[in-house]
Amino acid sequence: MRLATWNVNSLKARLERVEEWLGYARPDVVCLQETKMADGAFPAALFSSLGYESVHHGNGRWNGVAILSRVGLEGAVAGFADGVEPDVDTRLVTACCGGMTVSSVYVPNGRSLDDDHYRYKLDWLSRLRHHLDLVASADGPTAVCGDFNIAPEDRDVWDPTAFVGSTHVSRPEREALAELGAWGLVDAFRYCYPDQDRLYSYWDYRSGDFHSHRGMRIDLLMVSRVLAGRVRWAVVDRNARKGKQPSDHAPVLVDLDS
DNA sequence: ATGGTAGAGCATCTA
Repeated sequence: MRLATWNVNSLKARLERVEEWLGYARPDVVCLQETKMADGAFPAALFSSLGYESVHHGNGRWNGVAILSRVGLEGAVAGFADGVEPDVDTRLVTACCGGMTVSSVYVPNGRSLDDDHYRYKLDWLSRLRHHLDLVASADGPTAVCGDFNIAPEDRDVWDPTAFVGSTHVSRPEREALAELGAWGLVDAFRYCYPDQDRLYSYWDYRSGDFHSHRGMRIDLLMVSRVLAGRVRWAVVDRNARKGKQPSDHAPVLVDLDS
């Protein structure tokens, strides 16, 4: 079972590359973020022709998440399952794929520590944990994959001193991520590479950050213990960050024993 | 001190 996550930064701009990538990476389940697309524009028929069932949750302007699966896809839930308010921000979609409960998440960026959006980020993460209580079991096969906009540790950013006082590394958001760990989720990529550093998934478009390897590891596959026990291999597909019109994020893939 | 780039869409907003 090959599970993947990729923030594509506009599915319309990236469609050819996504199609090419599906062809060589051959993932079974894919979580996409930042499709920046309305549901009506989502190319479900194209993905179907490539063998993937899909669900998309998007508002057309910003954000937008999707799940593709070639091992079945049912019981899709757009947004939070608590039903408190509609998820107009379209940052979360959940479905059952190949016996797993899979969520594609695009965690709010936070912008800066003194911005209202940062409080929103922390609240959103808290709400995500409640969502998991409603749709999934920590003891079952659960995967929450996406752009968390959090670097779990200092070694997950290219230069910790450059991030002092910034979002993505602050203690409260790392604690919110740790709460998901306490719920029962394991960072599958780090589980696979406990001792290797300089493994990033995102590089800013600006200032040649990719070529200087000034990156961050913020795209995570958080999996329940039963799935972590099946992790065989993981990789960041840096080739997908190269060449013509790349996303600013690379896909991250994890292989599970079936 | 601020910009650097990319994608939305047409003035900025978001990242």
